[in-house]
Amino acid sequence: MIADDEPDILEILEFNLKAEGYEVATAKNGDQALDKAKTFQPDLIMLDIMMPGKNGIEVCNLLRMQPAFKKTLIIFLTAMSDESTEIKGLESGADDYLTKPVSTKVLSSKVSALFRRLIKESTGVVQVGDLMIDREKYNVSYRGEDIVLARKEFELLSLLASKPGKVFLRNEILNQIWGTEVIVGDRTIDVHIRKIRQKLNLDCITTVKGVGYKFEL
Amino acid sequence: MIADDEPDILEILEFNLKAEGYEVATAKNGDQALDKAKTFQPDLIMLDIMMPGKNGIEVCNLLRMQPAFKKTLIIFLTAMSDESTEIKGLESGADDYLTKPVSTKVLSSKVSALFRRLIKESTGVVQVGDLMIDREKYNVSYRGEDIVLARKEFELLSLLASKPGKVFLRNEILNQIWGTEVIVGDRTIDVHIRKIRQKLNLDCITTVKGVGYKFEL
DNA sequence: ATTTCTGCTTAACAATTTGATAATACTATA
DNA sequence: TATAGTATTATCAAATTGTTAAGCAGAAAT
Repeated sequence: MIADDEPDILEILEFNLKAEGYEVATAKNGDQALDKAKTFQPDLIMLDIMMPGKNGIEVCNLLRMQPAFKKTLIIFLTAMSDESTEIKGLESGADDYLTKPVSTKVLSSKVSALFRRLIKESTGVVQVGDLMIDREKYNVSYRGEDIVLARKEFELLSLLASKPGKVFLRNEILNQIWGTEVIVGDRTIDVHIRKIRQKLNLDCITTVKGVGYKFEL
Repeated sequence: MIADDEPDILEILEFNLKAEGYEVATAKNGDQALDKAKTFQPDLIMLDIMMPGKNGIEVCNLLRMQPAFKKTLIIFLTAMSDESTEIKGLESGADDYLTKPVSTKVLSSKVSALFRRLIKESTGVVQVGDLMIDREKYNVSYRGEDIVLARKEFELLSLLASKPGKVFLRNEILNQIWGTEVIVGDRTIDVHIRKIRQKLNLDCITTVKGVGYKFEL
């Protein structure tokens, strides 16, 4: 979710993030941001610091008070000039900050880095039904039986299973697993998905045509 | 011991760790950290990477040069954003890293995990199934029969066996056994692994391609 | 001092696994 | 039925690891 009072910036950021495969909500000011955050439940919130009404820092503080947003990633958008507010921002519980004007590259690299981190940190062991994914042991087992996956396959499954039910766009998958620099063809994902399906021999990865893939038992 | 230039963070970490029953010392910057480490002789040191004066990585390197701190646990504290320093941190001989803001849960789980490891390593005997590894006597036996391993082989096996099932990355192995200063070729680990496999004549070390090795009986 | 032995590292090559792609077949939907 | 999007398969290059033998340095023995 992006909150900024300048429509232009809102639009640019939204456009770029959507192009990368993220689902984006926007807010025009602090109060709207607080509202929308509750219904939209974003994974990451970008807050402009200078906004009419509640400013970004205030919004951040209010969000962090609520348990639901304790772990939500928060990035501040600051005007180039003042470093002091930037520091205040970080102290008030933000995870990072971006200075405007934001370059497309910086934007996507920061965002994807944050998401990668989020996923990496999320519990070493993921369990969905009878399926266990252990990041530390680097193995997958179904009903106690081990399934050997190659690295990319493991990472892909592990990504999808990290949020069961969520549809991961192809772009999102590319960013998370291949990073923003490596470029691979369109069919590569399909092939890996296929191998996972084959090895798991379970109907747990659903294709959402024109959108992406989701994991569900 | 915690070293961070931001008083708030220092306070939060100190509070939480004390609440868990740890004895805590603090330092405001790199130099103070070096000083206090000598007198306080901490079991674990948490170093902020971004500090005025000597940064965390420098402090870590200086500490690791001294024999007294070869085995001290070191954790880096990094700002969420930059992944590159995190990697540098792990390569420069840290045992783990934490990203700020640090959640209480993550903090205590990481710290206790590291201490567990420390304890395991200090208590001489590791036993996995019929395999016994005695660090003090420096010998390995399988079903009562002694197996003679060279020092590096022993250290390697003993590292892998310290966490059965966990995959140790090649870098992790290099850091733990060779340290950060020595640089050895790529095949060195393989050769030692091979010798261990040969001598043990047991199928207990699994290769996880592109990742590392793990020990499992 | 010289030789012998041992352990560690490396180089060179073999073997294996992996990931990416192209080509082709399939399938849902307008 | 076109068409866009996805599945499948085979294939190849690249990455990664396994294996062997040889060199070297230091310790131990002569």
